[in-house]
Amino acid sequence: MRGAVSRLDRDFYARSPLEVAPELLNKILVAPGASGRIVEVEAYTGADDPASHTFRGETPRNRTMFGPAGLLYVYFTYGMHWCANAVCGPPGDGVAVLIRALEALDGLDLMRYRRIAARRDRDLCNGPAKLCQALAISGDHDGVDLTAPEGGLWIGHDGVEPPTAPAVGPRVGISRATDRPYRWWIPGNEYVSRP
DNA sequence: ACCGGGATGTTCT
DNA sequence: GAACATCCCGGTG
Repeated sequence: MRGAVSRLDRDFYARSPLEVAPELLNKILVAPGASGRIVEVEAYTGADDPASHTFRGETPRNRTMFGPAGLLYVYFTYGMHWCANAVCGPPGDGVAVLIRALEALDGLDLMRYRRIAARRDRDLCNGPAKLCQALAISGDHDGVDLTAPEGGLWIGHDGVEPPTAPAVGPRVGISRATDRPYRWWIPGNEYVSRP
């Protein structure tokens, strides 16, 4: 058992994603029946970021990213995968942090059932689409308020601080702005999507 | 371990 | 038509 986990408030998210992203490391993503510790994230900075979904302005798909900080932006990609982001900054900026990997904490049996392709437990949540499958996050959750007191999907902290010296590097799986060091992960962690 | 290709459908040019 | 913030499987070494 662990100590109490308290929910992050809107002020936490309402900053630049470049600040929020490394601070999300070691926080806990909680869903009904399953949770995991965040070990890898990426920032997407909006109008100045050609890799950001919001680079060319608002569309029906990216509408949530222009909403208040603390919303969950969930998008569908490659015809079969969902990925989840925490919206950051002031409304209208269109900035967010992609959650790329978790260390599974609770609900391991449920995650194994949902992630039948995972041969080892370390494969349950070591990718942005894998963790959504493990936690049953889909388009139904786009726009969910992570800070809502009664919400079933939220991010909390249990007293474990973010690493003082997180690993930093270029983002994964993009073809533009590939040089920006907007990916952060926990050094040496075995649950990251790529070492 | 590493690499290559297929899956699968929405979004935007 | 092409691209896509991905994943899985089967090949080879």
